[in-house]
Amino acid sequence: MRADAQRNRARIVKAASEAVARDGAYASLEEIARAAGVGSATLHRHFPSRWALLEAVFHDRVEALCARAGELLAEPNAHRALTTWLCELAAYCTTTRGLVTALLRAPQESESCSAMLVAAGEPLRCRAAEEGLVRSDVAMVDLVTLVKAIALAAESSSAPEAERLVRLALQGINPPRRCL
Amino acid sequence: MRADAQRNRARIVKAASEAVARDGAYASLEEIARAAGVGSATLHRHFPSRWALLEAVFHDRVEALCARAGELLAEPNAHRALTTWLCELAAYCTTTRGLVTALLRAPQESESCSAMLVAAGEPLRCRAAEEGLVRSDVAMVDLVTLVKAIALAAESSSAPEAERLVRLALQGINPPRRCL
DNA sequence: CGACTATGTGGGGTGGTGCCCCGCTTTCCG
DNA sequence: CGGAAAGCGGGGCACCACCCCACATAGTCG
Repeated sequence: MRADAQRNRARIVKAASEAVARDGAYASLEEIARAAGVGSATLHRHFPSRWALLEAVFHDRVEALCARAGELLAEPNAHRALTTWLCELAAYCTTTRGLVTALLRAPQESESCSAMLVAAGEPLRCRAAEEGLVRSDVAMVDLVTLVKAIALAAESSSAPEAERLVRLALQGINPPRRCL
Repeated sequence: MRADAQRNRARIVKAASEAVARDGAYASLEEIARAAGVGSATLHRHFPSRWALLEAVFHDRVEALCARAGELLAEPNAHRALTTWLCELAAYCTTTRGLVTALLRAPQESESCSAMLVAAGEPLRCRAAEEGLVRSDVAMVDLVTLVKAIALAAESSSAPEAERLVRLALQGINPPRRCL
């Protein structure tokens, strides 16, 4: 890849990052190209679809979330580690404009971002399941889907509201049993 | 309201219903107006926003779902009645193109459709909570939001997948306790 | 029954979008 | 240092939502 192409790509991602943070996942691509100082054709050549661009924009942040999952493996309580990570994921999704939309739509084009999250969370789920703290028939992809869904629905609400709903979904609606 | 205005309104809703079923919630308004045999200005006068139109399109189906909630009050098992209704709601949302999108976006403009569902489900939740079958700190609006969220996330998947996720969220991820 | 008025209509215009073709510039490598 | 290939962006296309305004029609009152 030529040097100027790399430079342009970086400028596009930077401009897109700012535009998406301000206007959401459906920010104008033309405006992004203008802000980056490139022609719209260049943007379309680097990123064939809007989702390809969003994936590039959020790649670093998703990697950070994956790293966080690794950290949480040190947490002694496996159940708490899993729920904490899922709640943090939800909080991140609701506070970062456009992230959820990108995560939910991107899989159709390329699974990388969603797949990264599922792969990163799997050790947490696995450990909790082995210790009998989580039903073994629950797949990590289910949990990530659940969190993404809640984050999307709560995008207009507050972040705490999203966390509350995630905890509700993880605990279920049945009243807690006395005998533990 | 003049007779021809009523007739035009009905034709627009009918055309919109077919277009949305075919193309989803973001079907072209121009095309809908063309199919209805009216000018685009007429469509925009009757429905100031896309969501107003979608609400008119789905009004009858939402009413049918509300009526179904009334029927389920006759089910002896209160917990089962509630979960059944929520699953049916999810199934309906995933099979009816554009419904979820309309439900999730419309509240910002007018709460009628979402509010109707919450109001219709409340007796079911209330009865289950009184019998101690459902945590009392769970609000009906939470459950409807949860189902809408899952339906949206599973729109690209199958309807059974949506139902599975709804049941998962309602039961929680903890393994079932032996002592019941 | 006929005319008058308000209500409803739709063609056409505007500004904006995503996407693409094609002649031109820049970079890199031999 | 020269040429081929890779990259660039202006301009064009089709489409969109939305709005303005001259015109037609429905409902009402004399």
